[in-house]
Amino acid sequence: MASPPQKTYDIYATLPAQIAVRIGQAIVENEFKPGQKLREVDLAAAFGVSRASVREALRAVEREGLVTILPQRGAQVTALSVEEVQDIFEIRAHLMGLACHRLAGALPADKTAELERLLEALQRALKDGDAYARASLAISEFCVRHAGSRRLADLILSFGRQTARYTRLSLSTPERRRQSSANWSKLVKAILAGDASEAERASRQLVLDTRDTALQLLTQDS
Amino acid sequence: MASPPQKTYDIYATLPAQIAVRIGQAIVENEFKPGQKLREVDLAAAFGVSRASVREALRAVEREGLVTILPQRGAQVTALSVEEVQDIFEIRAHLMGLACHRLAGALPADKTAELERLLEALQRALKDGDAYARASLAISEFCVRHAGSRRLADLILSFGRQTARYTRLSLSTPERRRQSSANWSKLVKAILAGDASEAERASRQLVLDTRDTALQLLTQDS
DNA sequence: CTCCTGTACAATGTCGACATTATTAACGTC
DNA sequence: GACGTTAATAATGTCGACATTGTACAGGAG
Repeated sequence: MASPPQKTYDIYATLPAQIAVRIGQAIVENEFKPGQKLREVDLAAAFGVSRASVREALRAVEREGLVTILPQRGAQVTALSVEEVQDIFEIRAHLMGLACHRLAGALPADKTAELERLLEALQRALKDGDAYARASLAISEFCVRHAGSRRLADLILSFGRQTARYTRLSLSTPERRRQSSANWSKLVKAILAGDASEAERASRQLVLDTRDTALQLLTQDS
Repeated sequence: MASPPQKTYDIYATLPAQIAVRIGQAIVENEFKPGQKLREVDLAAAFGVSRASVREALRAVEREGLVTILPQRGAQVTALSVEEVQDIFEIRAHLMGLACHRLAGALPADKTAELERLLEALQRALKDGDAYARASLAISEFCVRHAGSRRLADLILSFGRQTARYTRLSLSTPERRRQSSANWSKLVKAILAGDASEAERASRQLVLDTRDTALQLLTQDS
């Protein structure tokens, strides 16, 4: 049989889920700016659905931390303080360490080629900031999704989306991309070698380096 | 002035938020059993509100991981597999480690007395399983809430609630309560001494010991 | 001119009803 | 008697309307 024995449930089946994805994308891609108010009536009109669907979608996006909903006051795109950005990066660094610790040595043999391919793609994208950010997200997602915990993966990726704009900022210079790429190289090497401790250390460093650069740029700009 | 300058937003202002708390309590206190279906109409009738409010409440409880909602199929109390229970404990152990690492030495001087008081209360509750579980939750919450990150605290407590029944199970024997109490004693000592590394290690061990016992009881029972 | 107050407006909160989909049970066939 | 099919039922999905609360502006007192 080609179809799996257990029925698959399409997460995107309901209308609010689809709306939530679109709202989330708009925020991550900086189309909706931090602090911007998101009125239910406007969104309902824009997407051609009722307010109830938009309402449920906004709650879903709130769960990802991308919007903040205040009672009687509506939703707005989450505006993080510098301290909160630092906090999120630090939590993500620890969770990423746990994920890569688990991943090291546990990666199925038929998946090692893909990991190496993703690393090569990353190194080929060194000269383009946007392309590098996408490649970095791709290899991150691969590692996290193969660490054996759906829960942990969702958590890490959610934190990643909340600080996506700052990660992009951090990867805007060639030097930083080279540093990031070198970190990834060390991490992949440790994973393939089955060195869990080194994988944990390297993955943490990877995220913390990104945090440091982003914070440096943030504090000197504004 | 007695009133604070900035307005406080009551999280429990809206109806769905109140309903969500009551549903969550019922699940954590094992009033609603794992796997049990939670029908919107039933809950709406039981709480005397409309289905829309119950719906939003269920989404909020889903965010805590206490219920699982499947499209077109409704909500049911989350039933965790043994692997998932292990997973959650392990993630919580790491996050708890991070929180206590931050807490060590950073605890305000006027809060040390309260921490010592909570530890003493824990030790006085050694002979009663339920009382010990409550005291354990109280000191956990204190530590986590003073670690400087609302986000991290919510995350840890959420995972704690998801596995509350297994923690209670693990603390059902006097020997285990003595072991737990000894772990807490070491942790508090490290926190007050400002030894961040030891606080991180001890807090992880605390959670992992609970996990090991719970898993042992789970696998031998069923 | 500034500040307070009250009113009009616009947003979210809550509800009941209809549409659509899953579930169950009855029925007929092999 | 067991299995597949179909119809009845009961659940969730979606919507529009009303109630309630926050917000902004105009007006007047100091």
